Amino acid sequence: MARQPQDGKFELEGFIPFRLNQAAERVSLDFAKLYRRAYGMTRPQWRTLANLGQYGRLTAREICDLSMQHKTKVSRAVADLEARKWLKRTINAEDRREEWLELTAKGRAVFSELSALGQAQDRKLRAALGTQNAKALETALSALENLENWTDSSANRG
Amino acid sequence: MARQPQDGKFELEGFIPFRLNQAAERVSLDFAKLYRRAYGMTRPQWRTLANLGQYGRLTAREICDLSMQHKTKVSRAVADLEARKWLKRTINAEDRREEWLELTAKGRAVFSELSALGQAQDRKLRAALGTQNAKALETALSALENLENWTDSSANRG
DNA sequence: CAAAATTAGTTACATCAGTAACTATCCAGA
DNA sequence: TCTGGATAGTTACTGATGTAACTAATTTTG
Repeated sequence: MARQPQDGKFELEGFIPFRLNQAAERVSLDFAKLYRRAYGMTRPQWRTLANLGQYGRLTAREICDLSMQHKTKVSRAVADLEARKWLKRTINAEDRREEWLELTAKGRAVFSELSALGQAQDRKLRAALGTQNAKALETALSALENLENWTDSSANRG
Repeated sequence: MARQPQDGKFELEGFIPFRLNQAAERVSLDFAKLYRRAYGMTRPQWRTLANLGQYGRLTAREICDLSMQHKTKVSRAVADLEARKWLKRTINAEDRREEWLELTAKGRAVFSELSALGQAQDRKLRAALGTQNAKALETALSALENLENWTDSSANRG
């Protein structure tokens, strides 16, 4: 490393979008290894499990909205989790297009274990950052979350 | 949305790793659409192009290190960019395992256009965040970039 | 200087992803 | 009530990805 850019016109390292991605990748890779190694889960599977664990009964569409995942990802994740018997589906009698998704006892147990590990990671990260920086980051993330239409792009809800 | 968690034990939205990822995904999706629509480029292709545009002549391994991408990604990206005649390879006579990669005039032109768009996006994001939040975010990102061994995971350099 | 280990880069294979097309259900309006 | 359009969810197809195995060149070591 320690390379110098050719000229001052463009510096990848100065771009917030670039740096944000590098940081996120670095941080999330770590937890991904955890649930992959421990349970052979993919990211969509973890995120689906996490949302159900956190919010209780949801439809697939609600999980899409909450987790900003494409509906095919959620569809496949749900099928996988069902095959593991970590969730059960119930067709909604009042609208038979949709089905309620709920974790089983086994699913809740897995969620419980993984979320404890997630909390540990979060604490470790905060400790490594220090209180000041953690607070600054949270402030910035809040600002990012509240951005609306800062460009003309759209959401991911299929 | 506007859903309430089931209990106070676990709140995905409070986790820095989770929020960091959401924010990064949201921000990068936007620029990804740009180079995808304009040139049909993938993310590894853009990042390879950007590094060559920024640093000049590099080997594939150096691009891996700089961009934290897996070597197969870089290998394929280089092959694609070469097929478009956006870069040329030259075997290093002093170590014939490696090859120097350099953008062609056409490649530099594409880089120039895309980096201008990237800069515009960066400015738009900063404007949307406001000076205060942008500064806070940069501080936090610096802190994240300087974290070493905050867990036992390793890098991505194949 | 020859054998073993290392390194740069590519590729086969299996998995994962998104687009678009599909089924089934519901709803709105004539 | 029937027809057109919208919505929930699944799947076929195609492209992208990582692991591991591979080739080829270099360095290390005895």
